[in-house]
Amino acid sequence: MQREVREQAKRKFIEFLEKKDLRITNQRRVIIDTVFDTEEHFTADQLLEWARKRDSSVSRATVYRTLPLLTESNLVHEMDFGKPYKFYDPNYSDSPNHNHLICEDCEKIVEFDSDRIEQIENEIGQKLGFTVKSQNLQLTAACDTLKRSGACDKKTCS
Amino acid sequence: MQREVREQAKRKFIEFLEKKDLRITNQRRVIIDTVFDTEEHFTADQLLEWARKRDSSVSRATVYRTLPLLTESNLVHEMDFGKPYKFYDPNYSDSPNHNHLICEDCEKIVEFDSDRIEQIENEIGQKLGFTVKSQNLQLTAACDTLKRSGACDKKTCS
DNA sequence: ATAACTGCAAACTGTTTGCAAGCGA
DNA sequence: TCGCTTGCAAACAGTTTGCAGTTAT
Repeated sequence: MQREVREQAKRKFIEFLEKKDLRITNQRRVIIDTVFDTEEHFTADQLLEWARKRDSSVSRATVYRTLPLLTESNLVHEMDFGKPYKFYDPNYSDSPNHNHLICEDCEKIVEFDSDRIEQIENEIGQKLGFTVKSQNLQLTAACDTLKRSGACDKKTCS
Repeated sequence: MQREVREQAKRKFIEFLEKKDLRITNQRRVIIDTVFDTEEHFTADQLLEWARKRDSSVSRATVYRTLPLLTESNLVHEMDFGKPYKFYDPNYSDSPNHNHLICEDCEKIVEFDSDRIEQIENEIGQKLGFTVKSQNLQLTAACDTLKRSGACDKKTCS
């Protein structure tokens, strides 16, 4: 069940904090719940907005201080699509073998399986004498709406 | 010859400017020469520094105003590796079918051929109903020096 | 108790922009 | 001449950080 995977992610992150002797504060709990109760990809700003709906005391600083912990724990994946802000993926622990495609207009993000690509990436790294640490395939594309109507924006294009 | 390809890129960019009724100013000429006389990947800041060695009157603003023209002309490729600044690739028109691998430590960038990956990318786009516009494969990796000695930095690790 | 954590506001970094002066076509 | 370009400095956006007070353990 999807639901259980999410609850498990929350538990894993709390373990991660405990292992580092970090405290489970109210604000952190709210942020954790917000992150793992969604399957959408989000930005720092969106996360702040969502978290504040649950607890208005959550501050921007705490969000920014918690995000590195989330990525360090490997439960959330940080992604850079060339936009001035980063995107975060809470589905990462579910299925680490996926990559993303973003619509150049509405910023809709679609996940796709990428076993084959990953395999090639590792081959390439070996050939060049590098050890690949992380990969991020950024595909910028036109989504259906954009192709049909010439435009699509964040509000109307789901 | 590599040399000729570079001179041709300069000419092409000047044509591009002329076609848009933009002027060939001294500062632009210096920037163009700087960009296409190197094969290295660079940041806006590096480009400013190099250009100023040739002509100290080149300003940061002009560099930032010229870079979008260079990418729009498709003679230079913009890349984002999750660092807070962007990298630019002056080798793009030479061989558009390559991607990049960056060392997580010294930021050394290595190019590699990626025909196979590109093919897969297009397949994926088609399956998902997207038209792929641009792709950027970010591979972060450990270079040889980093693996051997545990560290490498921008100055010492060529 | 005490060390980690918080919100706030100021600082920072890379990039963009308004403006008055400069210069290419 | 005309209007595109320039350098400067101020503005911007996203993110980070110092600090004094707060809170989990």
